[in-house]
Amino acid sequence: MANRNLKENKDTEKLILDAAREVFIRKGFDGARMQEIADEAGINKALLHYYFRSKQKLFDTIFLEAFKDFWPSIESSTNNGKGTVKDLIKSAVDAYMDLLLKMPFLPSFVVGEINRSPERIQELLQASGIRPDFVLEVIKRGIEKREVIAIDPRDLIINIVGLSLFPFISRPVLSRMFFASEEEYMEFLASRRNSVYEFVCRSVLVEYQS
Amino acid sequence: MANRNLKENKDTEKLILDAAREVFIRKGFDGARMQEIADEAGINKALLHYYFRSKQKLFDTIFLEAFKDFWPSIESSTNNGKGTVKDLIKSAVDAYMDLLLKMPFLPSFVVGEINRSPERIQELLQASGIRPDFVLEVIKRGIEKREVIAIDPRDLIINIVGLSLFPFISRPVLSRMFFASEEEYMEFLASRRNSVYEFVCRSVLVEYQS
DNA sequence: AATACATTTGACCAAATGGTTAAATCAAAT
DNA sequence: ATTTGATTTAACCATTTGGTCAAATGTATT
Repeated sequence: MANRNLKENKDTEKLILDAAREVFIRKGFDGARMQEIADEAGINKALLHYYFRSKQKLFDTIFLEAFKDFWPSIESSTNNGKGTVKDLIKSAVDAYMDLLLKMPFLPSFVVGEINRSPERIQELLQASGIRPDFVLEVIKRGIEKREVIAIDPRDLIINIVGLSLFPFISRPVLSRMFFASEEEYMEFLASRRNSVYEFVCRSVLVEYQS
Repeated sequence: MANRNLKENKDTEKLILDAAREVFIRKGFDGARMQEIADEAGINKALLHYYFRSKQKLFDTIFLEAFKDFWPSIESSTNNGKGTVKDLIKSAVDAYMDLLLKMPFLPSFVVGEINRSPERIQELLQASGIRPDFVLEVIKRGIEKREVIAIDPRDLIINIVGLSLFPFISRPVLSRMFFASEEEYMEFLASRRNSVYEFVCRSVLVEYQS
C-alpha cells in the first residue's frame, strides 16, 4: 500500500519544510504567517496542521535543523584531536565560509530566535549533540606543544567563530557602509577566507611571532 | 499654560519611550504588543496612539535611537584623524565594551531588525549621520607610516567590531556552551577588554611582529 | 465493486491585535 | 465660574491569524 503514499508523503513533507525554512528564516517566528508558508508550498493551510500540528512544532523542526548546521563543520575539522591548531583554524574558517556562502542568513536567524527564547538553549544544545570539548582539547594541546601562545582556548574559539560569522550577521549594514554593491561585498566575504585565517595565525601561532 | 503641561508631557513621553524600548528590544517589532508597552508604562493603550500615531512610528523612534548608539563611540576615538592605530584599537574596543556592558541586547536587536527590513538601511545611515571615513583614514595613514602591516582597512575595522560585538550577540549560546554561569560569562566578557585588544595588536601592529 | 485508509480541501471559529472615537478629566487663562 | 485646550480613558471596531472540522478525493487491498 504504502509505496506511492510514502513517496507522496515525503514529497509533501519536504515541500512544506522547504517553504517553512524559507519563510521562517526570512521573517522569524513572530513575523512568519502560516498562510504564507502554505502559499509558498503551494498547498492548503489546513495541510500544514495535518503534517505538523502547530506553528510552534513546525518552527521547532526548522530551527533544530538550522541550529545543528552550525557546529558539526568545525567539529569534523579536528581530526579526532590529532591535528595542529593551524589546521584547525584553516578548517574552521573554511567550513564556516562554505556554509555561510550557501546560507548567508542562517546566523542572524539562529541568533535572533535564540534571543527570543533563550530558556530553551539547554535542550537545544542537548538535542543537537554539539560538543565543543574536542576543539578546546586541540587548542590546549597546541599551547602545551608551544605551537600556540598562551591564550584562553575559549577566547580563541570565540574569536575564530566571531570573525567568520560577524560579516554575515551584519551583512546589510556593512555592505552599505563600506561597499558600493552587494556583489562587491560578496567578493570581500570570499576573500576573507584567507584574510581571517592569516589574521588569526599572526596573532596566536608561535611560528608567526618574533 | 504650558509649564505644567510641558513637564507632564515630557514625563509621559519618556515613560512611553522607556517602556517601548524595553519591550521592543526584548521581543522585536513583530513580537512586541502595544498592550504590553502600555502596561509596562502604566498607561492606557490609546495614549500610545495619541503620542505616536502608530506602532511603526513608535518603533522607528526607538530604533533610530538604538542605531545611533552604535557608531559615535568609535568615531570620537579617532582624535580627528591624528591618533595612532594602536590608540584607535584600544579606544574602539573600550568604547564597545562600555556600551555593551550597559546594553547587552542592543546588538542582537539592531541586527535582527535590520535584517527584517534591510531596504531601510540607506535612510538609517543617513539619518544617523554615521561616517566611517574618519576611521578608514586613520588606518590608511597607519599603514603608510609602517605602524600597521599591509591590510585592507575595512577588514581591520570589521574584525575589531566583530570581535567586540560577537560575544554579546551570541551571548545566550556561548555562555551555556563554554561557561558554568551567566556571572562567569560576564567576567569573561569584561576580561576581553584586554584580550581582544592584544589579540588585534599582535596581528596587525608592526611593533608586535618580528 | 466495495471497503479501508491516508491525504487534501474549503468553510468556519475564537482569540488577539492595531487602531479609532466620543466622552471624561484636568490645568491654566479670562 | 466659565471657557479653552491639551491629556487620558473606556468601549468599540475591523482585520488578521492560528487552528479546527466535516466533507471530499484519491489509492491500494479485498
